[in-house]
Amino acid sequence: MNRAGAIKPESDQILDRPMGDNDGIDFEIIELLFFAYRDFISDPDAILDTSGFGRAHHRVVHFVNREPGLTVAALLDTLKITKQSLARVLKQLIDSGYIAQVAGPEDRRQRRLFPTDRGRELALALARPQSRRIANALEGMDENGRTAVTTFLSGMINPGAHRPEEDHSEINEGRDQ
Amino acid sequence: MNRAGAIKPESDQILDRPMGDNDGIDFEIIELLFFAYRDFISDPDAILDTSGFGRAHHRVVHFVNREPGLTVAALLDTLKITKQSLARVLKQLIDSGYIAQVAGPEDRRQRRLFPTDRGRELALALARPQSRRIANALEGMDENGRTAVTTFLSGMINPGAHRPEEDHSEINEGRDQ
DNA sequence: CAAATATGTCAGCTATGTTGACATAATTTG
DNA sequence: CAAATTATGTCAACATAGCTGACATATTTG
Repeated sequence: MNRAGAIKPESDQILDRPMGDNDGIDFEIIELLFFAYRDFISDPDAILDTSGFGRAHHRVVHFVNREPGLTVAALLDTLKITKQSLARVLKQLIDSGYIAQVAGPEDRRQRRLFPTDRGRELALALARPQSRRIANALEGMDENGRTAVTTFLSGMINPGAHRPEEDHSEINEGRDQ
Repeated sequence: MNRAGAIKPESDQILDRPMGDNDGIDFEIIELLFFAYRDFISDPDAILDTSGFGRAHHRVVHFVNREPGLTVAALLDTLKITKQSLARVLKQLIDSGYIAQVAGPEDRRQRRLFPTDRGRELALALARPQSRRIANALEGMDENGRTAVTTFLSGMINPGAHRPEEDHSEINEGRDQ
């Protein structure tokens, strides 16, 4: 390779027409989702930089605050990560007093997770700018429009997905290793 | 600490009421966005696992296909990552024949990026399931509803953001290091 | 009691981002 | 033209957040 990379095309088939418009693919919404999510997540990122936490902590703090007393297994299922991956961030959050563990009242093997005051405050601080951004994007939209937005977003989610306040009944399947 | 972590609450202030409903924060859409994006990105992830590529490659292949001939600087600006971070994945994509570089016709310092046939095919293969998911989520929605969705997503994006086919004129500001 | 379950933990690996420093070629400017 | 700036590449070191595999401990269940 030359010093600054290949200069000439390697006589490969090079395409210079933009992708899109031709095929029946919705590139517009694909990209809107990419940019929307990127900016949506950047709000809390800025706050997290201050606290020394990252996105992983954000998610944990969020869901523990949304469903206090949820088990580690339920949290893993929501986040779709492994317990080893969760362990690091959870330990940090517990050690710094944002989340507390309590042995399950029925099943004492469980560690039920609760937010502390601090944890609640952090979760709210992180949610606030995101909610503001959402309110701004919904501004001037009528009820039909808002319904369309939530219908669309719900329709993007996998049917069997485990979301809070849903199917708590089924037996565990996978991802726990 | 005990072998399996703290068992009893450290007499900290523990909260057992779910967050939400109380404050004026839109937790519903916050979570819908999280789950929607998580599942939206999982479709191409499965394909990428096969090719040995990751999400970073996906983004590069996507934008190069959407705007063939874009410069490295423009790509960095779109992705909002550093050139060192881009370098790794871009090199892999070039070495394996998905993307080709051509010296800029006007400014020969530039390396304009083009997809090869292979690169075009990969980008289409990755976009197809995402587009299918979107079509599914929009199904049965009238024109007003669809407009509401794109209006909402556009409204979530930072105003000054650099998106393809937009402001090519301004001078560089930051992120290049 | 034995097996299964919920959780924790150690060790090592990968992907993708970061900063800092420096190099080269080409363009622009004084 | 020489100097400065620009576009890009590259080396090195590091951080975060995932992953797999293996094993330990406490508790519940059959």
